[in-house]
Amino acid sequence: MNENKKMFMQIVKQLRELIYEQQIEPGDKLPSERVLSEQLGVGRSSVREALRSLELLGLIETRHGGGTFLASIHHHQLIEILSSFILQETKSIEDVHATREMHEREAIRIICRSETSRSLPVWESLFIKVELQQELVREDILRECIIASNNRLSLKIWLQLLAYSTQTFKRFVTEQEKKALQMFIKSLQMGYIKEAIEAYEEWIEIIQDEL
Amino acid sequence: MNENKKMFMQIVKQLRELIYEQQIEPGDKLPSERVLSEQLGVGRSSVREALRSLELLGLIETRHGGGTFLASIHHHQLIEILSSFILQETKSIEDVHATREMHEREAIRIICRSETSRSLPVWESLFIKVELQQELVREDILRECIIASNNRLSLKIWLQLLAYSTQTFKRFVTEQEKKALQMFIKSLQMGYIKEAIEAYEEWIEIIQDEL
DNA sequence: CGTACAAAAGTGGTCTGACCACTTTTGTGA
DNA sequence: TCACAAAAGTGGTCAGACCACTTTTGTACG
Repeated sequence: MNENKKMFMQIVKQLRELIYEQQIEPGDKLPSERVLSEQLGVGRSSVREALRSLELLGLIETRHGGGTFLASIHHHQLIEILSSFILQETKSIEDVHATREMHEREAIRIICRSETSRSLPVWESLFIKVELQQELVREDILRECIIASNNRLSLKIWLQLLAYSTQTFKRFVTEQEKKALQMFIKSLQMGYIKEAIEAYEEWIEIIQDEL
Repeated sequence: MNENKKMFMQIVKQLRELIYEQQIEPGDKLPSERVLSEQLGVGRSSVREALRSLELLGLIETRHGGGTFLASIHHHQLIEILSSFILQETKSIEDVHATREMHEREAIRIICRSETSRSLPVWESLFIKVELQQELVREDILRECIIASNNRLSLKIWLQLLAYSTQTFKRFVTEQEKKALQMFIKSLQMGYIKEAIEAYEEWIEIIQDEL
């Protein structure tokens, strides 16, 4: 219909306006594809191309036979798509490890700086688990760190990187690891950044050696 | 023909694999829609839905009558879409900034620790540019840092995050900024991690204030 | 009157074929 | 050899047809 721009981009724009005008809230249902196609004066396939784009972005959600809905949790789905494309290219395992540890260290720093994050009850329970030398996975502890750092984007990226890392498996905590881990958690709770980072690095080195 | 997942998602995945297998580089041409549709055993409209999605993401570029091409990393249209769609999800934007700066700081640390990275000629030339107070973009300097840190995955992620951040624009270096920047580069070259990080943080704070 | 269940309507999912507009390649004639 | 028109290739859009699934509706039975 209109010139200058791509049709499906125009439709995306019009959908946005429609959502605004009709005050469609997250979780609400959008008009059906056929209705939209008639309403906007374009073919159904064009409407679908726009809708599929928004779906890939995670902005809408479709249910076969049910309808199309404005998604409740926006935006972060995108990172997964992008990062899977990125990882496809770079594939360097070293890079994945380095980047992952970067996110872990940063999370540690942020926790140390935040009174509320430091005093989360999860640290106590982790400490006790280590004390009892229960079965533990490195990822369980680090996931808690990333979550506590309160950066959902970083968490998403980290989870992606995790998927590319070597297989995880539960193991019992050794004496040596226990020492490093407790040092790590204690430093975390006290907010000693330097010590926490050092203990973290010592810990993952121990784990590395065991593999 | 398909599994429990969405068809167009499957096609996106298959396209990714195809790009990897055939070693299609950014700028290269993809097979035509009709060829893809036959090759993947699906209808052309399904292929188009997947392609349109990737186009909205900025991962591919289409020229009417010309063909479909793997895009070099640009992504400008994505920012508009997201920023207009995602209503004040401030926390997300904060996350993007925080994550981006995390990658920047980590790059600085890595450079400081590496004799070869520290002594790269690029630092000298950057220093001189600052000295002459030439037009500079924050991103130009930081990009060099990430590149020098020699983690291609981190670079890719950083570039993506960059696309989300506020618009970049060239500006002349102010007196105050010049001081912080030179301190930053000098520390980098000397390998003083603490000082480099501090100068970096001071620098971006100055820039932030100016906006 | 109410409930259960089957029919109908609504909706997304996919494919085919057609036509248009534009670009690239090919072929032909000067 | 070159210029230019024809042909082929390619993306852009639409209409219609099924299919699979969900929601609504209507009806018959208890």
